[in-house]
Amino acid sequence: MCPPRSEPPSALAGEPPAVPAARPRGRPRKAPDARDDGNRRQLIIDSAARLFRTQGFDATSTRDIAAAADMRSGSPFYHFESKNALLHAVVEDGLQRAVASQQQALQQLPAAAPPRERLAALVRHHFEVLFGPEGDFIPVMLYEWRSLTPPQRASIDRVKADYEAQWMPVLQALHDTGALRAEPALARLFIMGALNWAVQWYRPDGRLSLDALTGQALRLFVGDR
Amino acid sequence: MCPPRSEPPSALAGEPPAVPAARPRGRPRKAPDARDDGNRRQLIIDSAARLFRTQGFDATSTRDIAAAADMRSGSPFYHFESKNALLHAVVEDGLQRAVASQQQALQQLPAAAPPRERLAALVRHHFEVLFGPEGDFIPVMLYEWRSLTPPQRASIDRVKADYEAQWMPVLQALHDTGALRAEPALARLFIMGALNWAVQWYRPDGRLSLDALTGQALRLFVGDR
DNA sequence: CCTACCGATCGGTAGG
DNA sequence: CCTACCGATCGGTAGG
Repeated sequence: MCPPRSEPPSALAGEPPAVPAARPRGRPRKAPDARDDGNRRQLIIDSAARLFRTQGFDATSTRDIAAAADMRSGSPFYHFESKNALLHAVVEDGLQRAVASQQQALQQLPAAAPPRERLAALVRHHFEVLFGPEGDFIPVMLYEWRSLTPPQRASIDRVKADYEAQWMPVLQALHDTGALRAEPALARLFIMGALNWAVQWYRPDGRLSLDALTGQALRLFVGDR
Repeated sequence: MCPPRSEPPSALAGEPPAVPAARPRGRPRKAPDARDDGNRRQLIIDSAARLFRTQGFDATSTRDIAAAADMRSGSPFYHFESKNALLHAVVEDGLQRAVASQQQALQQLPAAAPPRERLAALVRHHFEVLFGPEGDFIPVMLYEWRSLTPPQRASIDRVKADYEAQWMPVLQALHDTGALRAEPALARLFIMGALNWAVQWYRPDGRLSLDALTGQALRLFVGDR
């Protein structure tokens, strides 16, 4: 069942499929020849992300996804060449949004913000992505990595590297001051592991707020000041 | 696609199936009526653990498991009533062994061993389980939790609680001395998350030894002394 | 994007 | 524990 296939490198990027002129059939749309294909595609991605997260990739049928997107069973294949390509789109799409919002979170800090405050912003942002409404892609990435082909993994790794690279100068600075007591590269792996693990136990509607969670994580890793 | 089914609580424990007198057929065994059923059962569990880890539960067919255990397709069902019951056995079996070996690791410490040394032993032991030859069950537990029924989860949670409970007095002591700077219960979740995450990136045959890995983790969480 | 369909594979079982 | 098999479901496609 779905052994990872090798694909030519050219199949890497999630290029939008060439879109033939859509002739509306069945129930008419508001605008008869509106190009809402982008919306339909995004709807499939969002539906799939939710289902992949809650049920797993293998346990989600393309029929489930079609139904969640209010389509018939064969229709997702009009937008994606395979179930696997859809998984890739879910992860890469979400990751690209996260890179952008993380950059924004850092830029909103004062230019003179100390490294500890920068790390707080990164941790807080990471939790927001994990537990926000568009955060399904992270558990999907973590849990369904196996189901991605090697070229798909490479493509995602490139975006992930951008995300992680923004952590390194902050961790390096904290290591220089002595607040961070492990080697920065290793510390990043441990810290992001600890944060990602929170999807297993943290419930956003519980007693512990995201702010309190961020504060505890920060104290554990780099102390109070 | 294996939707979680609810089961009567009596189906909880992985009781060994009632074993009818096995009449050997085909190639004769060394001892014609040897009761090696326990070995066969364990062989299935070990084969399944490896396959579940490398391919995932849904992506592993019962035929794959049978082949890995050198049996025909229907034979695993002689030992386990369902593929799901086998998953449960894989996880509970591994976890019970881990609880026992962890207790042993603690007992081998000098009675006067300071809490930092106790934590080092726990972390080191945890890594050994994660990366040892019988450690497949932990990734399986983490990644395939979804595929367990609620009663199966409850059964495993009881064993997992034993494992985790052994960490708490050590973390509490380190918190009392100020070495651990987050609340112990939360610190345990963060720390075990960081350690478990290592299955994603650590390679036992790489440059970093398990000892060095343990040392870096300890420094990150509780400092040098 | 829908309809209708195909070949493959799967978990599980009866009967020995 | 093997043989032979069943019903269900799946990813994907042709043709419109």
